[in-house]
Amino acid sequence: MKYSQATDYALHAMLYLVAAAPDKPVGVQLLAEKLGVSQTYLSKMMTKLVKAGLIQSAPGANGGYRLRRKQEDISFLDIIHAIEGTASFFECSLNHDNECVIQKVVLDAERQMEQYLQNKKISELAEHFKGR
Amino acid sequence: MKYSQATDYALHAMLYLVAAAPDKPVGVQLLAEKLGVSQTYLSKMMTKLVKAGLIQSAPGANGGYRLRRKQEDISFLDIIHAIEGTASFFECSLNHDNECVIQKVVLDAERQMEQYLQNKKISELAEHFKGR
DNA sequence: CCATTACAGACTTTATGAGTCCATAATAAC
DNA sequence: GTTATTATGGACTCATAAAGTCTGTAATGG
Ligand code: SF4
Ligand code: SF4
Repeated sequence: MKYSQATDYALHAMLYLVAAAPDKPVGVQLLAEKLGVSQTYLSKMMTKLVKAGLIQSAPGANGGYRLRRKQEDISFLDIIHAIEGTASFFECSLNHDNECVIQKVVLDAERQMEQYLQNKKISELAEHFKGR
Repeated sequence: MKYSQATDYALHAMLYLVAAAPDKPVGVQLLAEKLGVSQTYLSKMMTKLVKAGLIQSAPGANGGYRLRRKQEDISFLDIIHAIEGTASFFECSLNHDNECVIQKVVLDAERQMEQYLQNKKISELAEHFKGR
């Protein structure tokens, strides 16, 4: 039970975009170098973030990525869902059609966590990457 | 990001033990049949539960498993930890020795979830398996 | 002694994450 | 228009862990 490394990269990339100048798009080349990961691999995650509507992409010279929404409107949960998908942590193997109480407990627990992550906006950590 | 199927089996097995008569141990053979999984595989999870101190095992004729603690002292988190281990969901790939704020956010979120699971005792679901 | 049960380790199979490679498309600069 | 620069897409390989099997050993009650 672990978040994929892709999520790690995506979170860091997003925080880097927050710290970057809002008008100048930043390309995957620079990001990959900062995070220590290959361009082509990171590119896949960036594309997922684009499809999730969190960032905006522009091809061509001086292209790259920039935030689409305001910092305070992007939560950790948004990013995690964009990469990991929105499937739940648990599904009963033997599906009795009754109310699955075990599943319900785990899902409620998950909801606790997601609520926390949804309230945590990346704007709170805007300063983090300023010096790195 | 999903709990392993082993956790699913363990949770169901524990709930079955709660519903069973407290004096008669129940063997892995019966449990495996109820859950629709092979005996040898389920056996591994049961052993983990024993090592975690949640249940007690007895070999030989009329042997099997029974709860070690009281129902209200066994939480969902106990069972999950016994199977999945206690490692956290997230670890930063680039380990700056500073305070890892990203990691801190995810870990705090995880703590929200674990708190919920710790307060959820299996005694609350004691009736669930009575008729199955 | 014997049947019955749990325990342990080696092993195979399967699924998924992690990562590479290369071809294509779109855009800006010249 | 041509070219350099960027993102996007799919097919592919590789590594790792989950899922499950097989077989043997140990302990206990009858
Ligand atoms: S949670 Fe209960 S109802 Fe759902 S599959 Fe498990 S035993 Fe059946
Ligand atoms: S969370 Fe911050 S300090 Fe920790 S590894 Fe990521 S960038 Fe570095």
